[in-house]
Amino acid sequence: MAKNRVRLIAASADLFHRQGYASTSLDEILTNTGVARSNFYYHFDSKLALARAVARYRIEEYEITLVAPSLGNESLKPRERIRRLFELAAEAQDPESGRMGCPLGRLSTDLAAADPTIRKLLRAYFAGVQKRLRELLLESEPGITPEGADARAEVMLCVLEGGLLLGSLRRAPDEIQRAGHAAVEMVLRL
Amino acid sequence: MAKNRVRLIAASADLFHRQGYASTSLDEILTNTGVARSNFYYHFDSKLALARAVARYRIEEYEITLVAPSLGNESLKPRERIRRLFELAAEAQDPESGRMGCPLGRLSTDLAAADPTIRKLLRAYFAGVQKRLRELLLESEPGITPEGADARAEVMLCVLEGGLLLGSLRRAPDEIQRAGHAAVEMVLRL
DNA sequence: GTCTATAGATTGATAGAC
DNA sequence: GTCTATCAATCTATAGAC
Repeated sequence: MAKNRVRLIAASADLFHRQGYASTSLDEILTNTGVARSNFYYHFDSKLALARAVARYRIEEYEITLVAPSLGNESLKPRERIRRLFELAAEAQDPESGRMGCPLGRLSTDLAAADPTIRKLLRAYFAGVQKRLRELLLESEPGITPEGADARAEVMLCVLEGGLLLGSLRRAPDEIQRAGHAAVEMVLRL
Repeated sequence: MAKNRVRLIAASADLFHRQGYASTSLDEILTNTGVARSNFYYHFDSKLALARAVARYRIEEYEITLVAPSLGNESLKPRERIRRLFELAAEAQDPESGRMGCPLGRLSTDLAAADPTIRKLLRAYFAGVQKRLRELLLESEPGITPEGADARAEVMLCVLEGGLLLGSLRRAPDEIQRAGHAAVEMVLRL
């Protein structure tokens, strides 16, 4: 059954988000999924190989649940799409369950230095989001230069990731949403 | 000798920055400092107690080496001080040695959820930097409202932290510096 | 593809002498 | 304040049967 493989990835993605890669043991993953130790090693060469699969899974998931419904939402105007991205990201914050900050941001700090594969995967993903932001800006702001749009897209991405990082220090979701809202409006005015 | 205590903190601060808290073992810290195992436990109750000391140490260090020479530099004009903060932060990035991203940002993702003391320490520090940024904005931009200055200061901090996080995915320091420079100019224009 | 059992190393922390 | 010696638990990974 390759269903175990999917279960392992999904459970690990959540545990890595809440506790980090290094402080999540194989034991914990195994108990959470009900998968036997040796079956894990049938599906993955190592814990690091699992992390690579988790990174790919998260990127795909984020594409579907976050980027597509916001930046890719053709029923919204360009600026509204960007606003929606920040809203969705802020709404996902949940101090109660420990799911704070950006899962991909956490994977970055946890594993980018240790594994080149993961680093490139994440770098490419963020570059992709930046590109989509740039295109929306080119579309919505008449007279903007491609360089200007790219620089603004980069700043937007930094505000998003930095906001989620600093937001995880506060345990108030509504405050994070309010701050996120203020931040987009500010950056949209750039 | 309380000199061992300082050595332990300094070495751990560096190791935590490069590898993270969880993947740095006591053994590694002990070997790096030449301090005996039991002497460590004379100075600190636990590994987590060491981390709290590291957080305080980093905050103090950042105040002296980063914030004071930039935001606190009275020989510079307000806007120049803010530029200097971003410059200093970007210059400190060093992929060669593995010292990438913001050490305090890393402590946040590593330990904010696990330890309330550290979370409050870091939250207060970032709030302090935001306050200094706000005051500089109030000083340099005539007619700005206190609320507007605060919101802009918050965005600046997000750009700084987010930029360092995303910058650690690229292994090119000069590219990070260039991006940092572009980002401040952009945010100063807000 | 899945299981039980276990190896072999490493972990954070303690005991007790000096 | 500092040392050596060591504990008990936990870690990742493997062996070998089904």
